[in-house]
Amino acid sequence: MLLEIDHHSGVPIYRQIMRQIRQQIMTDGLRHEEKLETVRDLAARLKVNPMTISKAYSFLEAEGLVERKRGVGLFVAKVPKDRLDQIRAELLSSIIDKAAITAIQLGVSETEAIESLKKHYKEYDTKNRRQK
Amino acid sequence: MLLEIDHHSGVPIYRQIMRQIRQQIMTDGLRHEEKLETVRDLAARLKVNPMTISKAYSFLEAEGLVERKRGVGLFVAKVPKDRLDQIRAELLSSIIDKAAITAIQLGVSETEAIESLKKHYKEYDTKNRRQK
Amino acid sequence: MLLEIDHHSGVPIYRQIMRQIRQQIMTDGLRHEEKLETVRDLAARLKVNPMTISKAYSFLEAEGLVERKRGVGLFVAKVPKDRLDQIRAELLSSIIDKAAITAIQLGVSETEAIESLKKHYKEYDTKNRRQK
Amino acid sequence: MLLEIDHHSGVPIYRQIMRQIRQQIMTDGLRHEEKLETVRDLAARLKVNPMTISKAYSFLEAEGLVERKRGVGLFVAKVPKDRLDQIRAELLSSIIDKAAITAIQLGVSETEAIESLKKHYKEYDTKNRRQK
DNA sequence: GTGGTCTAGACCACG
DNA sequence: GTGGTCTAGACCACC
Repeated sequence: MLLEIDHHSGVPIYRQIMRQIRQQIMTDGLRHEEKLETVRDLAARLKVNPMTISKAYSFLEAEGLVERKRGVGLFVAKVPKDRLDQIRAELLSSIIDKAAITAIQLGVSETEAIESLKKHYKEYDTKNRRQK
Repeated sequence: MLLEIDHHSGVPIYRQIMRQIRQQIMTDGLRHEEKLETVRDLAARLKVNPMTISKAYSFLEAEGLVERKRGVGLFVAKVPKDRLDQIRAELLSSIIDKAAITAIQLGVSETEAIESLKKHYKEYDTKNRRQK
Repeated sequence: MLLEIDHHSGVPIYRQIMRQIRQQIMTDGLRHEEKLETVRDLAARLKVNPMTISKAYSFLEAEGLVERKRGVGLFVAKVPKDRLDQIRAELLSSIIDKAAITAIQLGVSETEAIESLKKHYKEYDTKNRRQK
Repeated sequence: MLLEIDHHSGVPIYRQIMRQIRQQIMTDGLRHEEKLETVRDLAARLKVNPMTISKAYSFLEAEGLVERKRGVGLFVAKVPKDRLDQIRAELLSSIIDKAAITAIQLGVSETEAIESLKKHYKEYDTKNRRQK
């Protein structure tokens, strides 16, 4: 599982981990029933305090995206497609909301904002194709 | 000067203040050389401790956006328009970039993302008109 | 880390701390990535309030000389050597410039000024050796 | 009398005024028994609070450089040459002291410091001759 | 009147 | 354990 930590971003590490795991579940990078790395292993790999991993896992469990099997480990939960769609919509809305508020407060017009968004989509597209 | 504090957002009050003042300077809501509200007045109005306001002002001063005149008060600094435009562009690009990456990773199409952005713009518009 | 506070100098304590840490970074007394004393430890040692230390650290962080690692502590930031040299040269030039202007305005000859400078160097040298 | 105020230097305005008047007395820009501008006039000219001028004058009086003649105004005092030399030496020593301390703490060698001082002397010399 | 500094003490988030 | 935030209240320098 690919996970990257940015120590200088100001975003709590456990939230960075949560976000990345969540997205990998959304996009089927992590499949239903798949076993997650143990807290210890992941902590060692990311050079991070084990409690931090544990915290991220606990929250994901509370969200219902992950299930503990006692003595065995943590697994990606079976999540109904409805629920996935709902989460996806919430995530999208919240991030777009933030962007819109900032843009509006900066005095950026709707048209400009959309242009900027399209531009970033294209950039990502290009990068992605190159990688493939 | 319009300033709103959200005590439950988790974002430190002094940072909320910094962000809002910065943005008002960006959008010419606050003009060069204009006097800022006094620490005590603003503190009383927002019902927070004067030191919290002072902290926000101090950091803005360190950023070069605000200048002291001793015994008189604080004033918006002269910042070249080029520099302002540069900062504005950076802020917009960074926030749209984040939104775009998240959207793409969630498997959201460009069209959907734009629709969502438009929706948020409309919502803000509606809210704004009601206030007026 | 050697730090000395003069409570009677009129210079704010947090600025005295900032200046001394800045200079130790300049002169490699503090190396890149080195951990700084914790806020509480330094506060206890210097017998000042922890917030005073925290304030100094915060401003140094805003200057980019110091970085936080959450829950771990504060570290000297990676600053390119070029940049350090540049800052050092600016500091030296500005202080010598002030001294030269004052001396000239007082009608002090170049020779006299140099003599005075040498004297102060010697005094400092002597004091320093005694301490060792 | 030429006086320049820098509102952004951090140095208290009344001290800026004191320093400049003191130096003009030292260098005979202001002669013994010469009448100083009234508090009001100077305040109006420098666009500064009259109390600030008054404060500067009071301190200069306390230093013995200036004398009040009741109902008439302020005058440059007759200062014995010894006293002038003493003040001049003190001023020189204090400013060179500051420069030396900073230089030493930056790890600048005595030779380098002297070179820098010479350079600044030459620069000033050149500028000065051009003006004449 | 202005802002700045410092303290003591409480509370919180993060690891 | 780490640092960060906020408060209440005192004191100071400057204009």
